[in-house]
Amino acid sequence: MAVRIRLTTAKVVDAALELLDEHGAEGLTLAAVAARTGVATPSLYKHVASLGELRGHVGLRVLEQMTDRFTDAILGLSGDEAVRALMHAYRAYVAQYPKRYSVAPMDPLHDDLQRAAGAKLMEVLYAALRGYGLEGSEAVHATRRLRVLAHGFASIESSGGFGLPEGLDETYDQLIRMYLDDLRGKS
Amino acid sequence: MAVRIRLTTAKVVDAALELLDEHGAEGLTLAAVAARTGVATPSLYKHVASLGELRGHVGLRVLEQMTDRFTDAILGLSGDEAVRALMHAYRAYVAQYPKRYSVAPMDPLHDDLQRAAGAKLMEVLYAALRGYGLEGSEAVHATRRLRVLAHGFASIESSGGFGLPEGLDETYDQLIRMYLDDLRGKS
DNA sequence: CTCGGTGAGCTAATGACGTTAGCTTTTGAG
DNA sequence: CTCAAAAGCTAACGTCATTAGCTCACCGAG
Repeated sequence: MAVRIRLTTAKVVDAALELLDEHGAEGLTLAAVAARTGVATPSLYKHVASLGELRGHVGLRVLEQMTDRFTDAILGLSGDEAVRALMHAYRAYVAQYPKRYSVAPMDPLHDDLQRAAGAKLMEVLYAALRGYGLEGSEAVHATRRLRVLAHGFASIESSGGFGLPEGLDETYDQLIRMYLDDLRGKS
Repeated sequence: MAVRIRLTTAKVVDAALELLDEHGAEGLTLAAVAARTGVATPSLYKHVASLGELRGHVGLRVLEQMTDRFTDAILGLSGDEAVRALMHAYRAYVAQYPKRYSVAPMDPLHDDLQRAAGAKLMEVLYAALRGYGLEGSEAVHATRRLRVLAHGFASIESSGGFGLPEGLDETYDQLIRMYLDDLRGKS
């Protein structure tokens, strides 16, 4: 009665993501992951160093998934179209996977495991702005502003912070317009 | 050896806030609060129904503290000056109490305990925009946009999400300028 | 001043969880 | 075919939150 399950770190993370989606961050427990993967709790330590490390792997997966989505979204687009597509993809991701996003590391560059994925995600945001010919710190500021808008709106929306959902599409459109107008105005 | 401490719910919440500031949200445990207040863990249940309820009280305190700060900040100001003061007060609060802000409820209107405080905080944001003569849904959208900017920036900054802290003041100024320009443009 | 009841504290116990130690058994490389 | 490493297991511990039930300090009524 051993070595029949053929567990891997990837499968453990898969189960963790399911649990996260279904029961939220507090439902992501080693006991629950063990139950789902059909294994005793301590056996998980053969594939993952600790609950904290598992959380790190989960965060990494989320970053990668976001990168994939956003890359697809802006493919073949540039300028305002690219920005709009990116912003909508961002909001859509958070709406589809609110629990995952709430667990996505905000500072991936400070974690060895997540640094590369974080840098790649930043690259995608940066790429969406390529058409504007921004240079040096201008590009840095523009990327930061973009992140502020997308993250700010999506995180408030996904935690129900806007009260009634009425007119949220319009609010988001206004934010995007504001951003684009500003970008045009200072080029 | 009883009734010597004269604990109250307020004192329990005080201790919880200290613990939160010092050790983060995960350090906010009933055992730690009990130790700090000089009481056995189960005794806390005389003042608080559960850990969850204690968290609710803590969140409420944070909302109230934010409301006080922001009210002071915009007192006697109007128009662009009021908006600038509010935005800077928001960022300053999060910078001073990052752990508290991370525990502030994003959806206070959905909690009986926090609804009134949440509404009051919204009123302050709304009041900062009074000078612009916005009506109906225009005011709603403008308030939402303001929140998106302040929360988006402050939450990313406080979790170290911007990488190097270089030029963050400039980024924030740009966001404020962008917001004000937009407000002017559509009035 | 006393006496009784309420309420604020206590100890003991339970169950969930993360984690460690030490074992057994399967598996696959040579 | 052998055997060591990999992957599973059980047992045990410490930390939590929470519940049950006890005790004693305090306050108000007489």
